[in-house]
Amino acid sequence: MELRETILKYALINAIQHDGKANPKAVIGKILGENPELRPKAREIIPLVNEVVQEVNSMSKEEQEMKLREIYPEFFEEHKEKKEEKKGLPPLPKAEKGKVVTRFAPNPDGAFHLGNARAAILSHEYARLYDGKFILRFDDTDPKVKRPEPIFYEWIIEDLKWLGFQIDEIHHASDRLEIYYSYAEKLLEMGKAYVCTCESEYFKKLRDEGKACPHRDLPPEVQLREWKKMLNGEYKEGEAVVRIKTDLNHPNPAVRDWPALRIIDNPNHPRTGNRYRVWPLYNFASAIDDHELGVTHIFRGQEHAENETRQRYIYEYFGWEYPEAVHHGRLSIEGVILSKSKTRKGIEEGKYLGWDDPRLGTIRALRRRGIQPEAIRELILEVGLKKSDTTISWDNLAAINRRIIEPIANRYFFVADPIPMEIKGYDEEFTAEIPLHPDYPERGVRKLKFTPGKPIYVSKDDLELLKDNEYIRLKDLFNVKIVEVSEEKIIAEFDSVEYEKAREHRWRMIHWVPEGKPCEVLVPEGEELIVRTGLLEKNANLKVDDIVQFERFGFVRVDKVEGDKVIAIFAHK
RNA sequence: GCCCCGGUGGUGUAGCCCGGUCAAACAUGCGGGCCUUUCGAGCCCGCGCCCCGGGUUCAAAUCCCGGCCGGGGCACCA
Repeated sequence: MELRETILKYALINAIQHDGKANPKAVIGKILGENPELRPKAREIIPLVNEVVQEVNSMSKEEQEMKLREIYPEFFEEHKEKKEEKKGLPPLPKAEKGKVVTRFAPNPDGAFHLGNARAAILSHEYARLYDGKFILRFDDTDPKVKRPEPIFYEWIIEDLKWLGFQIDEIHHASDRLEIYYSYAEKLLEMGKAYVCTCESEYFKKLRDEGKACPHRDLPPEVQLREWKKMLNGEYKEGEAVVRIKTDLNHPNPAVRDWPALRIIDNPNHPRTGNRYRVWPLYNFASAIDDHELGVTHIFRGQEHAENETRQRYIYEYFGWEYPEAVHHGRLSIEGVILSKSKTRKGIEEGKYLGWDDPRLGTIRALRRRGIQPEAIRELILEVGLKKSDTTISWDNLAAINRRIIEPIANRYFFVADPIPMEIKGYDEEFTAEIPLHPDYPERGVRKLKFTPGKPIYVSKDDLELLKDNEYIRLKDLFNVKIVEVSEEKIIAEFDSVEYEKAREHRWRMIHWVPEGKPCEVLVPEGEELIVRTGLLEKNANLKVDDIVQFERFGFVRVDKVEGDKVIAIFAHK
């Protein structure tokens, strides 16, 4: 094809795609993009393109199309095949099938929440993707400031299993103190670590000036002797610490000679009691464990990025290879508190009902609301491993969850804040038969019976639809005309049975209940937990854990059944 | 203050490494329509984004520099 004709082809395509006007820049881009061999000649091509584009733009759309059909009819044929791809995680660097080992290392000092779920789900997902191994390791080495509690060990395992995890190994850092001790000793012997007995303020001052503390360069024999004194109790809490030698001039003072082990006098650790008084800090324990357990890939929050720099010193000293680390941004969900300390405080103050309070973002809270594990997993995978922080919206989670529960959730009428409605002019009994699920008639029907002379109940939420002389359809029953409205009572008059009539007139449709059983729905709204009380259709046979849709109200999960009374938690519209 | 990371529609993500097919995709949201005994689901149409300023280049969301904004670290916490 002649150069000029090639240009003409792209110009015509571009013009046709953009309402008859081609853009010379876009045309050049296309030409050079699809024909790399022309790139060196870019300078010569440009004036020619401008010329051709001008020519094309002066043609009518019909002329353009005709011309393109003449020189390049293929354009009108293809057109369908779109690109599919996406979905699913990107490949992991340095990952080999069957050899990937990942870990999730929480501190069991609080309940597992959506924010933690990012690292956990990514770790697990990649382990499965590469037929590798997923390790759960409890980083419970702080018996003091972030004290682990027995219940959280159980809950974390329970929550992970609920999310569908296959946990291949479980370890507890608190079982491994001897291991940390032995590596600490090795480093001391190697002259790569030292026992520092400086006042912490004094040490910081030296560190910020890039100066060594007096203990740094003492010989290994002295260091080991000091180390024994740490172990046997001659040093008390706060008096001595083991530091890893790094670079005193490291640009980031936070990296300089970081602390690896410290003393806790009366740890009273939930697992080991007072058996140990020297405890590793996070960076030390984590560095040793990741190597010892054969971890190949680490997923963790950005707040740990600097820790990689610190930990690499140990890997270098021992000649180990550092795992591939992926640092993702922080994950939050709009309007929901995830912080463990704030949650704990709220619980202590009695503001929250517990770690599974529906207002919270813990996995247990989400589960109570009827959020499905698969929805959480999908959401996390969609967010992926970006480094930027993400604030996901409830709408997003709700949309995914709705798609999952919509087919399983049977329908019922729940009338919040019921108002009696007297209906005149219909003197027979009328039983409405309503499918449990409109798309699955085979599931059967619910039967709601209207009895003349007895009121039915409608929701105060629908009050604005109920105006004098307006018509309304009681869903699956009949059409009525509103005669009188107050907050206490509504009087209506029977109009007609036919659904078609309501549809023709575009009358609004509301749900109702002839007689009901008590029902409460807990609706979390930000920091508030609103209790909606009302009536649920009498024969609704709901069990705890059922996820149903209260028509025109929203999806809920049944949390409790007390005799006749049903207590549900609102998930989303 | 010092040291790391980030910045694409209202929200989340793809594209950035390796400049052109990006006149920017997908989901959610919002607006409208169709369908439907739900304000639900489904289908269709529409709205809406490359943080700012320079530079390199024929060509920048993409590379470089500067700024602004946001997050994180600077614990004997994890």
